[in-house]
Amino acid sequence: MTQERYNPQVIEKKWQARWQEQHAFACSHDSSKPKYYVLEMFPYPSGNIHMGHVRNYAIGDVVARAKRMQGYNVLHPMGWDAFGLPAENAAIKNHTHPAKWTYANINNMREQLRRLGYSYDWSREIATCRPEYYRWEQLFFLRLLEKGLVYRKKASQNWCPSCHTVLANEQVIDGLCWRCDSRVVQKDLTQWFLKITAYGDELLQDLTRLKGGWPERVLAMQRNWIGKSTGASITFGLEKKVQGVDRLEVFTTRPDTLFGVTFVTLAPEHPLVEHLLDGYEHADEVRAFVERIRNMDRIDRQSDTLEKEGIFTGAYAIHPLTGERVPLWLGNFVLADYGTGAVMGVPCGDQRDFEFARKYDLPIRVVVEPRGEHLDPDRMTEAYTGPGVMVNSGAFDGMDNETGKEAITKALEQQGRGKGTTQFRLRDWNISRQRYWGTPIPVVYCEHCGVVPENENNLPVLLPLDAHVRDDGRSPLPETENFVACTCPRCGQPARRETDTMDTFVESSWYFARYTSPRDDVTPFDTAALTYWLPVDQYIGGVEHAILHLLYARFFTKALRDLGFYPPALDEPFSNLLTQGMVLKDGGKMSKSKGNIVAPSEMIEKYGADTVRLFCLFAAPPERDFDWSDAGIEGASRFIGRVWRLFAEEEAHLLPLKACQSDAQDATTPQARELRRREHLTVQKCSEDMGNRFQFNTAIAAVMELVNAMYLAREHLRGSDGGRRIFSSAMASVLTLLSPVTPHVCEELWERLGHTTPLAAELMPRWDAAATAQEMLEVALQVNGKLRGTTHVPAGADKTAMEQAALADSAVQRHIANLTVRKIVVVPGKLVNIVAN
RNA sequence: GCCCGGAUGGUGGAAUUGGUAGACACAAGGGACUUAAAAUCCCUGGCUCAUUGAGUGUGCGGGUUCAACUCCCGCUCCGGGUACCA
Repeated sequence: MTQERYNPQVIEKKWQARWQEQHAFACSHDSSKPKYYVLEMFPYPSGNIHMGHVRNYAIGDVVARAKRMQGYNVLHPMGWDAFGLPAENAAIKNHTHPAKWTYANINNMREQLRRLGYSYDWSREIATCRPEYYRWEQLFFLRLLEKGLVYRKKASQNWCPSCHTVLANEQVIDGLCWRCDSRVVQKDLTQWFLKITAYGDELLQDLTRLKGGWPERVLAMQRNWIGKSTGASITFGLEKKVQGVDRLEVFTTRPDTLFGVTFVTLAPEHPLVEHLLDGYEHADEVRAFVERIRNMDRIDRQSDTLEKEGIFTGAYAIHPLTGERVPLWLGNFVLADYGTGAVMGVPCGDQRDFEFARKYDLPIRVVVEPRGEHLDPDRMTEAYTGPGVMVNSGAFDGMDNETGKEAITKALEQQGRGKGTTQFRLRDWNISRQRYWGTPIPVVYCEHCGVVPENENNLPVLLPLDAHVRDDGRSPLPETENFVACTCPRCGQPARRETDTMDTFVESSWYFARYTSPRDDVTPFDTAALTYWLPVDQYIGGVEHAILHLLYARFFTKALRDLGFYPPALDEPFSNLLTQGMVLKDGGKMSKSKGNIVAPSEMIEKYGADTVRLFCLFAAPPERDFDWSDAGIEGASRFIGRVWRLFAEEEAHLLPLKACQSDAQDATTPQARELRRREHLTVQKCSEDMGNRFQFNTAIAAVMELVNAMYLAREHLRGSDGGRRIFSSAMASVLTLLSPVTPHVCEELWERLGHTTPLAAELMPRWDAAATAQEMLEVALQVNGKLRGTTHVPAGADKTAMEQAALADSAVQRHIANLTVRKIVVVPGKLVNIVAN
């Protein structure tokens, strides 16, 4: 028995070359088959694929291959999220150009992905930094602008001093830049915004439609982030009219407590503040207060340890229902950019207001009491925020406070002093970036015409590749004269181009749609292709994008739908989302500083791509983190070797069967029947686990069991034609079931088995329920719920037969010897529980 | 604080609808092969006591049930999200 050792390097290169030559995984529109679009979040071309990518893409590849084998027409594309700041930083460091660096990285990483054997349709590859791609983004920008979904505004912005650019709210994590962890500061700038808030309600609403398809925690995170509150905006009058203004709006979620208002608090930044101070004797003190709070760091100001501080403005508001005078205060805890920047102070029903009132000796008036209790304002130690009955509220006394919310809102509406309204925590998306390596924003500034959108016919506005990267890290665009100098599309006079580029999250908000017609140079999307392929059936990526990318992409989808680029029925881009866990080392993140990075290339060199893929999928279920272990990958390697040896050692007896091709007549011995049963059971389990449940670890475990059984049965089965058929069929099943996970070695052995068509083109075998049936079933025997033994009964045994088998068992008899049997519970084919006392 | 997860052997993890807890793998121990080792193949294994066997066991405390890792109530710890958002 001569046999060559398993040599993954040779086998894998052979099959990768073949797949590449034959464009093996290219797909096209085919309405005769059900479509399946599986997509993994595309990588930033940082230079090298890391283990997180390997795992993410291994999961996606098994899904893609398994779905193909289930008869679907599968779209499985790959591309590059190629704009972004690291290219600029690398360019400075290595004295190169961001474009050169990026394209070199793409070439390198493409080879690394090929070396892993992923079944991508490479003919659809895209890179977002190519004008053929970003030209459409510029078109979207212009159309969004036309529709009023893009606007320009000056406001205080998150500024990362290290990246020299602004950041959107979603990109500031705990006060730090999401990319470089620098402390973010505030800066007043005029920026371009996408009106994501216009879709706040829909983004929230449609989360319910994603239930089941998306992980609950991602839905919860988005719900939190959108942060919708329902309440009322209420108009207080001003005692003294200032600058022609005689009213003040507040937002509250508790209109039922309106009668408990004993003061009103404004944000120090509130536009009315300066006017209110006019003529007030202590105005300078108040101004000093405002100045002090304004100068505070935003992070410090929002920390929960910040002490509540306020100051009286000397002015009064008029209560909308009682007409009472209510003092106007400023408070350091009132946010200028949420709601109206002003809140009504209700000490009895809001903990902050309670503390504020106690600190500054403001009156407390109880307006909601728990049913059956009486609250004494002087003795309260905290606000009462629970449900209850309304008191001290005029005509509303005695009302349930929930009913009161609506009743008071209605009363305010009738008097024109308020209305029911909602507020969102979500803010508009600042997409301006003071960076070079990004999509140019297609507008110009003209001395005569102002801000003018570029003419659509002039697109793309090309990012100049001859710009010189600056050593100080700032964008070179403003000083790249051949870019900045332009003519006004409206009046034809000389004008200046916008030098900010777009947030790179804009590119990733629509790339999945571009894959459906990636080379179309007439329209961004071919309608037929788009309608056929979208939405993405299965999206796979890291949970770190739960809010960022996934929220932006959902919003962009709705916006492009409303612009007519997407079909009207396409509301959500990703029907199902799988968030894979991280690959850890020694219980923590892999990082350069810890020096614990496991390089995929080294692992592939040592064990081969199949082993690396197998280990990534076997070590843990996909959504869980897993710790990379050297012993673990050894085990994966050993298993492939075990399959290889089993094949090689039995090769002389193997017949070129396909999976599940032996028939019942071949099974002339109990061992043969048992192996055939195992084979069919394994097919059943894998179809479920791999194709539907995405539990690859258990699917692989099932194949391991089959292989173990084959080792034990092989000698016996060698002896007969039937036995050889049973064994060969089982071998074919092993290769077929494993092929989505370890495609190279499976194709190789498949070919050696005598097949001339690739395994990847096979359909998953169907298991035969008859083959999985057993003649004798093992039955658990319990006495009072405790396992006392097992016995065997014929498959069709009825309850009486099972009862009798149980009572006949010696262990059972021993345990019921001195007891009276009260009841016997029988689960057919499973268990008998004898209740006795 | 609020919202989502999670907790099972020495380790990673199984248990799909309430029905034999610990599949599969790693690490460990034993055996076979070998001059020897590696590799490979086979076997053992939750814990405690014991001879067959018994007790006990899925973070903790209760409950429902003939039967609970699974369902219900009350906690603890860990992870993630979010937070003076009115």
